[in-house]
Amino acid sequence: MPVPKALVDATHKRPRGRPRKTLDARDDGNRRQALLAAAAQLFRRKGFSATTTRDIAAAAGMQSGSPFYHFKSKDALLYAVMEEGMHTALERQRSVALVPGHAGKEPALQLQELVYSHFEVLLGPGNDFVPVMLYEWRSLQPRQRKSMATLVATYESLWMPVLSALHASGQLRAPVGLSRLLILGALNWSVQWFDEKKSASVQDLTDAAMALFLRDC
Amino acid sequence: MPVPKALVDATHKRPRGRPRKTLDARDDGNRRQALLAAAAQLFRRKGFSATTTRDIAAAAGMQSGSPFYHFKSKDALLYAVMEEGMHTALERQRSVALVPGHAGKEPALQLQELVYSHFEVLLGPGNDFVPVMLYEWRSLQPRQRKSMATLVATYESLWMPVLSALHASGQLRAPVGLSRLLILGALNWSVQWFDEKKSASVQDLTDAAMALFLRDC
DNA sequence: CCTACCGATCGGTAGG
DNA sequence: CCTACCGATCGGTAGG
Repeated sequence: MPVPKALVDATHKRPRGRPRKTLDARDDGNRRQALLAAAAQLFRRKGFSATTTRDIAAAAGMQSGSPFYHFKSKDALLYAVMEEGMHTALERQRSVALVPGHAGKEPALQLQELVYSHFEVLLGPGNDFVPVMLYEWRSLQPRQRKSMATLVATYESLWMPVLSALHASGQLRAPVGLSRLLILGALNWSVQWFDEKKSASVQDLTDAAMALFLRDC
Repeated sequence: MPVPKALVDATHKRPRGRPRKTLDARDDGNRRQALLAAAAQLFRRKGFSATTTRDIAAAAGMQSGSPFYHFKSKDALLYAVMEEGMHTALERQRSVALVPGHAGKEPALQLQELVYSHFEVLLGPGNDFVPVMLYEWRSLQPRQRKSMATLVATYESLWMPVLSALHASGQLRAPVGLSRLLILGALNWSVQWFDEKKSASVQDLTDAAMALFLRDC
């Protein structure tokens, strides 16, 4: 698969100013973030293994060896992308699930908020980090995989009490554990087919999901 | 990621007999099928790009150049794996959906049969072909992708009349188009977490999915 | 289907 | 963060 030339801006010039003498560039985080964003986009489009560190460097306007100044290895870059994705997801989730009034709302409304923010994190513009996390597990080393699994378990744990309440009230008929797996699967798969240019919005998706999963809401 | 040594059976000896003089080995299809099975398993476990043609050759008991006697390229091997997966899926689907009495059954029962056979094709033992198809789209060339899309569209088209009937009867509340995408997503994601050694069976999954998606059945 | 091999590319590093 | 480079590996091929 050819690499789109547009990713490499040949006319780009790095800032000409000499680095401040007191500190080298390590502390500004600017270039590191550029590498992360480039890596997320490329890992998502081509997969981890098919993406070269040279692709990433070029997309961030660097030379081929420079990513290794910021990251110890290609693996470490992948892990950093996923970690950033999970931190975004956890923050967004907390912003809806841990606000004071939330636990008092109807369970169906709580689920709707979880579903909506999940779609947003998955499908929002520039959110390549979470899709990479979902679809590149294989490429992680065992230690990294365990570490990511912890973050994911934290994220998923907030769904359980909501689903249990819905099951108790009869609005959710399927077993709670399998429901969680099937529901999250339905949502996660949307990264394969969602097209922001087409008709359905994140709100449309949320409404459809709620109508599909719950008896009434 | 290290390649498990167990895949390469160092003590394996190819049959010593000289090839029949009238035809070379091209016609028996035996070695070709061994390559396909090995490729499916490795593509699934490590991904297309991280799998080398040498991995595949070794897993099939061949030397490194030999896969190219059977397949023009690594790409062609991937496509052949996916094609076999889709043919399996289409056959299985036809065996439940196109039998004489099927169209007369209740729509909920028709859906249940579709869901069950979908899970079977996805999760059955040795069925690495379909998961590779689902998760390696990126690695196909545009022409191959279009060709696969046709097969997938054929497969999915059988779901639409069933979902429409369920929508009309009120058993499925969400819009039919989005329902199809969300339902198939929920099923397809199961390849990420299903473990045949653990409790839930394909029948359990089918029951849970039906309870999750339909109002009553 | 094997042997022997090629050209290209890749992750990573030393030294500045 | 760049330059220059290395060792290893990879998809694929010629000739049998």
